Amino acid sequence: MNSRANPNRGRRPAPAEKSPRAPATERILAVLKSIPKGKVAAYGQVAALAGLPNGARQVARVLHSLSGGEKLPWHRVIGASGRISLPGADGAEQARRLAREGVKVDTGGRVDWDRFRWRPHSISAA
DNA sequence: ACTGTGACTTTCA
DNA sequence: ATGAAAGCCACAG
Repeated sequence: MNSRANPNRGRRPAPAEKSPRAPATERILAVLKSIPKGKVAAYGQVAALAGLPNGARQVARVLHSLSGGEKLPWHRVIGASGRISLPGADGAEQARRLAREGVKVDTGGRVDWDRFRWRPHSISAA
């Protein structure tokens, strides 16, 4: 019963619904939500936990796209240098939110990793 | 399919 | 310390 021209040849059954977000993006968001309050994580760290060992930029891009979804603790993500990477007024707001959670942000947006770095069990940090 | 984007990260000077 | 350049990867148009 198989006709010679099989339309579904090799093609995976496309998802019934269009993806609201790409899979990698979903993982990034999942990790983002997993960041405990009062802690901060680097883009590269979040990316690594999301399955993208070098996807720091993807995290940044996703976050930028989400800009407005205040449901997510986007303000808990900072640069690897322990510095807030978000320029402009949004960066000031990020520092404000962190301070409200107990994270001391130095003038210029520096954060003490040793005190506020998020350490998930999956990654034994030094 | 190709190109551009991006709140990064690391390294070299 | 400061700055520039390259490397990086996934998504959107």
